[in-house]
Amino acid sequence: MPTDSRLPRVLHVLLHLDGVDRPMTSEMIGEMLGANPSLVRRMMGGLRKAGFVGSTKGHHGGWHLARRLDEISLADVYAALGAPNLFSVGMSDDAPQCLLERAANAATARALDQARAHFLAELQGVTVAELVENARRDIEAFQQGQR
Amino acid sequence: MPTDSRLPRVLHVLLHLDGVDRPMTSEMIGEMLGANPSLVRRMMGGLRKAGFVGSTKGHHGGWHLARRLDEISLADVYAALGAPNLFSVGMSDDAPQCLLERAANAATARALDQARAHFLAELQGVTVAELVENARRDIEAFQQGQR
DNA sequence: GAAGTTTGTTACTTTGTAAGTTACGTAAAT
DNA sequence: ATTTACGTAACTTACAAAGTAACAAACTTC
Repeated sequence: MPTDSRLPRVLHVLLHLDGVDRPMTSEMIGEMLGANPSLVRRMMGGLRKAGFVGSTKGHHGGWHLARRLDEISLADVYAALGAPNLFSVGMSDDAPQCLLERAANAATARALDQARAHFLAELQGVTVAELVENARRDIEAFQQGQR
Repeated sequence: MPTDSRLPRVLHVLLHLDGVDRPMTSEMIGEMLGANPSLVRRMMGGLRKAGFVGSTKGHHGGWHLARRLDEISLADVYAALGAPNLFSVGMSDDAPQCLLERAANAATARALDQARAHFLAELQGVTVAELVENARRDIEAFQQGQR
């Protein structure tokens, strides 16, 4: 499977939408991401349903922010995408007869649960607005280095 | 991609190898797992290289434990499999030009790193022998319920 | 209201990786 | 010598997201 890159991609889009005062079309966004406009519409659909962005049709239509970025955590964005499956590892059978297999599965599941919990906790603790701040700091650091 | 189920599967195999005094053939193991003997040989190859199991050819050959299960952590097993990729999500581009994209990627990577670290920590803290004990407790609990 | 733009959605094809399969060489036991 | 069983390479299948194509619906502009 091509790895699921929707989370970083829609974050990228949100950061750009924040810096612009006119809607961005799916085609503009697609060019930015190196992706198809249709794919952009699919990815952004969840964010629209969650109320994070809006979309308007027709001339000068496109995508725009519908909520302040400091009110959106990364976990909210992940959830808006439908909380896609995180792992490429897992068990084939959830409730096997064999008790040894169950023990093996349970141990694996515990580790994955730990992983998921800390993934979500990390996402929960960061707002999209903070990513903008981080990027701004990076820009300043870069300019500092130029002098 | 079919999800990668090697970790729980080889754990399952180790637990069975512990309870038997003769080698198990790849065919027997394959039947147990619902998998092909050839696939079993591939999965177990890493554990052999790591010294956790041995394999002998010919009559009455097969797979046997080569180390005590209380000396093998689940993290060791995961490493022996080649530490396969944990996640189905990730970034498409590691070092993009756009600083906003970098910020989005970095945030995603931080969350994945957190997840991986806690996954490994959980695996590190458990030995395969402890899984046997867990299973034994389950069996006793079951028998308790039967009375 | 006609023309043009842009989304919303559906259907289809492509892609990447582990699973699964096949085949055959090698080594050990009888 | 024959049989058993691993070791390995080559190939096919399965699956989910990416990617693509197409078109109806809705909005804007003139």
